[in-house]
Amino acid sequence: MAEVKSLAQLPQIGELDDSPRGRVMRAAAYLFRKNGYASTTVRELAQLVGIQSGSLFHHFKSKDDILLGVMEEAIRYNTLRLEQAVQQATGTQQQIRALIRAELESINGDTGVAMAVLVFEWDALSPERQNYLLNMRKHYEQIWLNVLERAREENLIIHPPFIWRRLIGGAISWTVTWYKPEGSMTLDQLADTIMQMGKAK
Amino acid sequence: MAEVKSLAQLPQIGELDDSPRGRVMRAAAYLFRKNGYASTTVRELAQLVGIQSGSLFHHFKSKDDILLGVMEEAIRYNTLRLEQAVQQATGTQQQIRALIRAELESINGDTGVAMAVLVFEWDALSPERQNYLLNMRKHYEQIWLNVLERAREENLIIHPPFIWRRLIGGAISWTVTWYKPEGSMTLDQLADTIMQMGKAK
Amino acid sequence: MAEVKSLAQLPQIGELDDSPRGRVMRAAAYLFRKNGYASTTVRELAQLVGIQSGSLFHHFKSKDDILLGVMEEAIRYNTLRLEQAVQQATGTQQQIRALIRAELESINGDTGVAMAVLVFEWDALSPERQNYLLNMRKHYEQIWLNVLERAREENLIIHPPFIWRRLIGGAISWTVTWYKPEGSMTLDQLADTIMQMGKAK
Amino acid sequence: MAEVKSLAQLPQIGELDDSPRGRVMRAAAYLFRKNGYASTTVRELAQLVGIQSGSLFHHFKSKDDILLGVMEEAIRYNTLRLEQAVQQATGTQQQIRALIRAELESINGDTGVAMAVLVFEWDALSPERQNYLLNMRKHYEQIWLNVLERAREENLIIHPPFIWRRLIGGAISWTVTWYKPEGSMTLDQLADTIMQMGKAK
DNA sequence: AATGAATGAGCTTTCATTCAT
DNA sequence: CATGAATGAAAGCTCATTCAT
Repeated sequence: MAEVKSLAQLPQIGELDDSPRGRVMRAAAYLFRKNGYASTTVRELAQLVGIQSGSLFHHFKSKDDILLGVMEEAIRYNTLRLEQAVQQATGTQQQIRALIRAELESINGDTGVAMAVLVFEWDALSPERQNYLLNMRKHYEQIWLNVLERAREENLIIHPPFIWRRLIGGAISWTVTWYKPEGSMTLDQLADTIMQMGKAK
Repeated sequence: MAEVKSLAQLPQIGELDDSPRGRVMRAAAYLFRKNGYASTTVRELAQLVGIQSGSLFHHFKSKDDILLGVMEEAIRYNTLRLEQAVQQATGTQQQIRALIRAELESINGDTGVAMAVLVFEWDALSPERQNYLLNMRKHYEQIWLNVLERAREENLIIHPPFIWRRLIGGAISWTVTWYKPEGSMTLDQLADTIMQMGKAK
Repeated sequence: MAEVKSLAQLPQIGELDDSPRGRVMRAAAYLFRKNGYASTTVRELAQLVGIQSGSLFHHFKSKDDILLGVMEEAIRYNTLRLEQAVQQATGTQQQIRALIRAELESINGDTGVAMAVLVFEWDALSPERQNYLLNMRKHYEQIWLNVLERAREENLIIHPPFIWRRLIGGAISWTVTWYKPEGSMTLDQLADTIMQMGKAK
Repeated sequence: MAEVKSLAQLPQIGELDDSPRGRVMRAAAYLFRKNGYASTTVRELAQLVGIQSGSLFHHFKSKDDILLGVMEEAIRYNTLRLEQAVQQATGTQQQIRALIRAELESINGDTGVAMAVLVFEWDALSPERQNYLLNMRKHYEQIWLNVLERAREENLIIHPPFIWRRLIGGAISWTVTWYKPEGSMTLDQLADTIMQMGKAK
């Protein structure tokens, strides 16, 4: 990960606008991912945004709130993406393929940093906030499970949807640790490979 | 994860002995996993070990060194475990099964906390130390790849070993986020399920 | 002291009008008394007045100026009250009684909060401003001393006026810490008691 | 009040020893009195003590705790002083005189700064801590009231002890604002004057 | 006049590390 | 080896004040 010195080099996260809040979240996602939440200082963050550290607290009540904001946005936007994926695909098999592809995009595309923060900094949240996000994630997971239940009935998969989802989800999530978009494999090829692993034999 | 108040309640990590160093690493693995490396204070750690914070520095030069120690031990011990798994299994298929089972044990058994620290606190390490550990991990990964190359030749798997390993590895690693030993699924059943996903169809 | 949430619940201070300046001073007296000058934030103050914090600075150049304003008004108004007390009473004895009664009113009546601020937040003022107010207070004290000099000549009191004034003044000022208007003692009875203590025996 | 630059120039408070805690409290009493609790910074305090600001927190858990410590000590030591005053005087009249003299000493002598802090920074305490100290003060006031009850029975005073104590207490406390030991009046003379004001006529 | 975002200095507190005992 | 007081840099956060709108 190359050193980033200005906000302009950072990708948008989902559809975060260019408001101060949006800029802060963009920079925060990057830094929380690179150095960890606890090791990122508000001064560092402010500098990347291009404001004074005190000004951060006009937009967020606390550093904690910034973390929550990033995670919330990651879930919110990617839930939307998942819903669209299901809607635009026809047939259960195609829908599973679309979900895998969409989640790969979430993790390795523009929202990747934010998703990584969601996973790696989960324990930095207070239990109350974990609960709050857990409820948001339930909705996200339900989209998967709805499709997988159908796939199970159609014998497209042979394992219980819950287990299937956990294992395939793990394989997808883990790509964050090794997949390089500039490598020889496209996300589509990767999606196909994962798809095949998940299929009933 | 229930609150732990005394060292005695913490499992051994691999074969760490009961020396001061061993006790510190055991407590550190637990705390680094529960609260994160940056958020764990040396006072907290010392208290769990049952010594004064100043005394920690007789056994480790710095807090960083403790983290490195935990990670090193996790890799060292689990590399051993992996080697034994291969040796004790006969036939490529059985060896793959043994590797999966062994890695599930690493992640969800006694060394689980240390492995989680290895994954989740990776970025807390300096680049030099990351490199140092990366070399140790290479050896670990080579054990996998040796078996998988053979499996590829025997048409037991259809994907390139490298990709296969990444995806299956992800599914295995991810179990740390959801698998509960006290649930209805055993590690052996889980290993079988993963095995099946990885097989050529 | 019950929590006050709106300006309307606050008593007028002396004859402060309902101008923005007047409203700010009224709210400031209340907050400076309740939480101390240093611990009162301009935001808090602005909120109680019902404006934005930035707008305060259209009426007062600084937070310091607000404190000065409150204190000035407390002295100004109560000096007036003292003068009227002397004028309306006939005979030295009656005048002393009237002064005691008037000062009790200052401290426990509508201007009580402002007077308390004058006493308790004195050290929050810069030396220059302390000096400025000291000059105003001199005039106030002179009203007392003029009457007491006469009382001394008429043998109504036996101690030097300066000492007498300090001790009786202390007894009166101190009532701020314990006197409750809703209790069983009226300010008139209290004035009589103090009067008797001050009299020659 | 002349600028104080070194701890050595500050009087002992009661019998506070020369431990770090004692030194911190001595310096704190001085600064809290001179600039107010809220306006005194821990850096300032540490500098006067001659240690680093971080070191303060080895001896007190928070700035609040230092304030509480100072106040507690003021009450504790002066309660002792009051008890001794009563014990060493014979006859109700002499005991009252001794109490007045002792309290003047509390306020204008070595513990004067701490007593002033107790009065002027009372509102800086949390309600719980106010309550805690209020209980300590009750004991202190009871010493006064016990003697005054007897004085009332012996017709040495004509007002209810409670009111008498409040007024005389006010006169005594107020001396903090004007009495100068280097002036022409001794504390003994002052005690006599107050005594005479309190007597039945 | 009023707003409210932005400032930037300064606040209390934390904490890894040192070192005399 | 162990202690624990002391360090001092740095953390998150506050807040009086300014100023473009």
